[in-house]
Amino acid sequence: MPADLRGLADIDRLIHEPARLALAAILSVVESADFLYLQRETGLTKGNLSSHLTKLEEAGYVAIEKTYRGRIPLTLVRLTDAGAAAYKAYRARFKKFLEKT
Amino acid sequence: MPADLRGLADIDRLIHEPARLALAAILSVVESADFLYLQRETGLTKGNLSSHLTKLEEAGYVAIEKTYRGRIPLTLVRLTDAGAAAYKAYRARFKKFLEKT
DNA sequence: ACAGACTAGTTTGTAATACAAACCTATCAG
DNA sequence: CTGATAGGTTTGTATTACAAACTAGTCTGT
Repeated sequence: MPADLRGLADIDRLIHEPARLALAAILSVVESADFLYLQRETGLTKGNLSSHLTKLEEAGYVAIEKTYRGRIPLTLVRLTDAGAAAYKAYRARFKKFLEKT
Repeated sequence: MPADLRGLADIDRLIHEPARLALAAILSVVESADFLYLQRETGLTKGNLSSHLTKLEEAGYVAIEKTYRGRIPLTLVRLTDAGAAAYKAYRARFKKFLEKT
């Protein structure tokens, strides 16, 4: 009966993970961000940030562009349309849960 | 700077897990519930419900009382004060995140 | 009374995580 | 040319969440 609870079961786990939720939240407002900026904002280690980004990329939620700033590598990340939609859906779902319970 | 994002990192994972979040939500409004009721409401299998409840019990978030209804066993679950507080804190934290972003 | 099905759970097995630590590869400073 | 630093990736490990198998007891039909 409580569809709001049942709905929790199939929530998007990729976004539900706190580290990636933080990433999505940042990326949803900045158009594009580089690796180190994301690291500073989230407090993640490079290793974990890398693997979370890879996971988001594999899901098609972010696009990763490897380029250079002068001669040093620069990794730019931006949310794809699919990623933005998933993030929005996640928020809506969770918001509903918080309201209804 | 975004304390709301940084705060996500140390959110209570025990409650964050969707299955257990659903359990907490139910238990926060019913005083006490039996095993099968919880299973129906959450849609979890018995096995998974059992292990999630054990985890919540080990954390001190729920109290589990094994009794009988007639001759057949009946497991009653209720939220402890600590569990209720943790659930409340989780909600507050998440609500803040949703508002701020 | 006893074979089989059902109730109410727990234990076990397994695949997917998330995090940390080690490891690259290149650039820059002394 | 030696060491430190930047910018990441790969590897290792311990924890998980779920599903499937198992247990223990009760009920039903014959």
